Amino acid sequence: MAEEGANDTGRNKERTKQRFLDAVEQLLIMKGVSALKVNDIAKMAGLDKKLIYNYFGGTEQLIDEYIQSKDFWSNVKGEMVPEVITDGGQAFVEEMLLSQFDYVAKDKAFQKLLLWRLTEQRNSLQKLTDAQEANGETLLRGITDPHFEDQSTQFRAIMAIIIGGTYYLDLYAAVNGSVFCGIDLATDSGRNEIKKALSSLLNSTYKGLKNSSE
Amino acid sequence: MAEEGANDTGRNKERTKQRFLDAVEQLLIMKGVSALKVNDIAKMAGLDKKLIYNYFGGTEQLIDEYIQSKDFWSNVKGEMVPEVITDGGQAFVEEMLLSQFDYVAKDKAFQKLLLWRLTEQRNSLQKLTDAQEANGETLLRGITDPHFEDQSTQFRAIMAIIIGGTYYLDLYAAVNGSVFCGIDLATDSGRNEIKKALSSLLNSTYKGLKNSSE
DNA sequence: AATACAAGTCACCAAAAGGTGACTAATTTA
DNA sequence: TAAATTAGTCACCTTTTGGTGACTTGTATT
Repeated sequence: MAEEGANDTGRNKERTKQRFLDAVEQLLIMKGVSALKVNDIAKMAGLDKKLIYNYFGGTEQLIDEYIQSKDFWSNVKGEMVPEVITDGGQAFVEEMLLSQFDYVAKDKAFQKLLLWRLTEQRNSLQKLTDAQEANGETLLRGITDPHFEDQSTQFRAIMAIIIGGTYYLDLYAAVNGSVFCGIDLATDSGRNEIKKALSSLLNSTYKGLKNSSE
Repeated sequence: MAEEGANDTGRNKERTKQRFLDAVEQLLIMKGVSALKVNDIAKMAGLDKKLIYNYFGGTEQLIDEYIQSKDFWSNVKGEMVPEVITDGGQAFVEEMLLSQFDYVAKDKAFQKLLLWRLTEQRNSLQKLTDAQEANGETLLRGITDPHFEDQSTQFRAIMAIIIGGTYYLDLYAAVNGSVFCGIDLATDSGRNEIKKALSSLLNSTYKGLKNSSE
């Protein structure tokens, strides 16, 4: 058996597989989904494409394995959900929205996956979606549903719009001139306006919905 | 010169060009951007691909011409802006948001263009974006900026989130299992929740922002 | 009807892309 | 260290895709 650890010379199946996965990510980030072809992936990895067939079965399976390797929502998974919540989760949700807005802006690979999900029906992507939905469901059911009671569905609808909005703006900013509704999403001041707006929307939602049910 | 009008037999350059443009739309709707290849377009149009080169110069130009042929925002262009506005445009903006939410859900080609814009840098798409932005700017400057005064930027940021949100949800609904934040975007009741949420967000924005500046 | 020209077809080429059999070379195991 | 195994290379084939020259057919003009 070969020595484990930080050997980066010689022959090594696992390291090679990882290089293909890395190459997929690089290509995805740099050129988008349409650039994920066997020849290009192999070239990017600096290896022979035959190995893609040997190790993964083909490009599709390699891509699926790449997608599955990205467990984006595990790090949010109620990791820092506070012990006691007295505000119906408002502070927590706000923190989540704001950090998500910044996170998506930075993670190019995540952006591409978000976009990919809107473009193509693919099992491994659907799994990501389902995991995200299940994760969100836990938070909603545990924290905000009890708070908003009979208005909980309305709160979810509002969250859907706001979360979708942050995704869209981050995706939009990554490609276009990045001015949307006159807000320049490439600048700090523009992004701060969006953050203020996120907080403001959330705040008035917590005020408004609660008022009408009390 | 050949007779003009509803002849759909015989040889006719303009009609043939139109058939290619229609074929592009069909393929775009049915299979997405990645399916727009010369051979496939020609097959879909039932014509020889040579004509694409003859009439348009190539696939890229044909695609550009298709994109330019879709003048999506001309129909919204303040066509039904009311004469007198006493509510800071709230009713008008609400109507716009709700009808846009439904419109995008129905127009598959529009969805693909929205998505395309997020995927690829392309001049003809950028033109669409610029036109949309210019159109929006007119409305914002003419109607809501005067109303919100020093809060007008904050209002724009909120609109960016809400509009982006409706786009995202419509795009999401078109592909995935269509449940987002527990809201099923494929059902009337789910979509109605979103609409209620849109109205509610807009309403509390008009209340909230105005209060803090008065 | 003869001519001229534009519309449309077809066969063909070249490059890119996917895919594999047969080899070589390193590494492990006996 | 010899045998067996596995990692990795290379040449080659097939299919798909983009692109065009040379042709035929229809249409309008005279």
